[in-house]
Amino acid sequence: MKEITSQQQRVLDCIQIYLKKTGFPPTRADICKELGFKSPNSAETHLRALEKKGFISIESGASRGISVNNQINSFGGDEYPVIGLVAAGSPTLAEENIERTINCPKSFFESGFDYFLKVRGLSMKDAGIMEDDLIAVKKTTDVKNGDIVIARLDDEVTVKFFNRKSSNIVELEPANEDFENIVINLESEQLHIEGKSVGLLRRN
Amino acid sequence: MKEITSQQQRVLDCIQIYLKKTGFPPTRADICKELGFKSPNSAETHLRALEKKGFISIESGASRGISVNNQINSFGGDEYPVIGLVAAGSPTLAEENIERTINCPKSFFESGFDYFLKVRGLSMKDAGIMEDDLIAVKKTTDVKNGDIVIARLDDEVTVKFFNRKSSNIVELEPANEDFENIVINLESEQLHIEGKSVGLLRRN
DNA sequence: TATTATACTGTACATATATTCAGTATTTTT
DNA sequence: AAAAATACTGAATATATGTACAGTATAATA
Repeated sequence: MKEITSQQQRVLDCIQIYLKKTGFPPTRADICKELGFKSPNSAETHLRALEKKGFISIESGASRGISVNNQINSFGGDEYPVIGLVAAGSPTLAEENIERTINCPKSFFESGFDYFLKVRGLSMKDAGIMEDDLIAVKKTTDVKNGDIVIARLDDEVTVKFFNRKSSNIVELEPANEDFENIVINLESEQLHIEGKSVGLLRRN
Repeated sequence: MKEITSQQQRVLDCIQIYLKKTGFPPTRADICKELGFKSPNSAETHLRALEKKGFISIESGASRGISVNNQINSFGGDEYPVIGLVAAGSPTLAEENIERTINCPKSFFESGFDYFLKVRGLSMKDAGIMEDDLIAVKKTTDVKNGDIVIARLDDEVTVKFFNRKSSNIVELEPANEDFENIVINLESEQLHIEGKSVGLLRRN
């Protein structure tokens, strides 16, 4: 995005004010009227310059076919990574694991979160977590019984209910009759809690 | 604000989708192309009806001079209303039905949406829709078999799978063994499709 | 120094577009 | 039963609008 001149900024402002006021973009003549130009070509050349610099898009031939290119970051939200639930390896934020990002307000899920995890399989279906759902994951090891946790056993990552039976025994419980509880003895096996689910996003 | 017909709703949806996609309103010809009309006057009469009912404003003589009169502007703003699934009455955007609003990017759910519906009951639990989940609802009557629809029967609003069995028979199917299909004979009963689910939001 | 970008006025024109008029048909309201 | 609203097709037209062409002038760039 190149540098904008003061006159081009005036034209850009004019377009946005007109849009807000009327709900549709101005014509060349409208811009002239607003800014005191006496020829429609004055507006035309400014529009071409703004298009060339990437501030607006113009649909050729369409009347009022101006759109302002400001959607990126106009929301004030953040880009959150979507990570596939790979069978092997932890769901790190390494670039190769990021499928895409989603623009989303920071406070969208109450306690804040760090990334989206794309669900594979139906082991949590009775908890309303279906294949391809995106779980909002908050990175933490502070989990309570009944929390839905993202856990790593060796190199296998899984989403389950967390249930501490005793100081050494933890059970990871699926929400699906077809799957069985995973019982872990912390003395002999290593359990790594990646985080817990603080919400869910599904897009049809 | 008088009641909108299904065709008028299609035209209104078309305008909003076009606006979102291009940044400026459609011409009469654009609407015809989108909805399959063969005469620009088809669009014109629908626009006049929508204007008369207060859904849009039209600036006379101006090309693409259409603006949508949404207090709760589902495509311009970022605040989306959350509506409780009240047993009686349709989930309108009337102020008394709005529990709260959620700040959310416009394009968060692919095809755009109009409001969030808070789910009561577990009739769709096998589709991963649990109590208190928020369904992203897109107002439309254009639904296909297998779509999750928000339907109104008399004064009862329900969320179910849509399945048209024949020209007169529609089945609303729950996703839970404990619930039974609702079979509607359109000749004797009235079915109103409020919209369809385009996504889901859950906050723990 | 030549060239390009910026910043205009003014005229002209093809076409994009709104809008009216003439029909047809069905449904809803009065 | 009549009137009004809905839901279209199809043709015609005045005008709204984008856009090209011809100039003028200044500032920035190569």
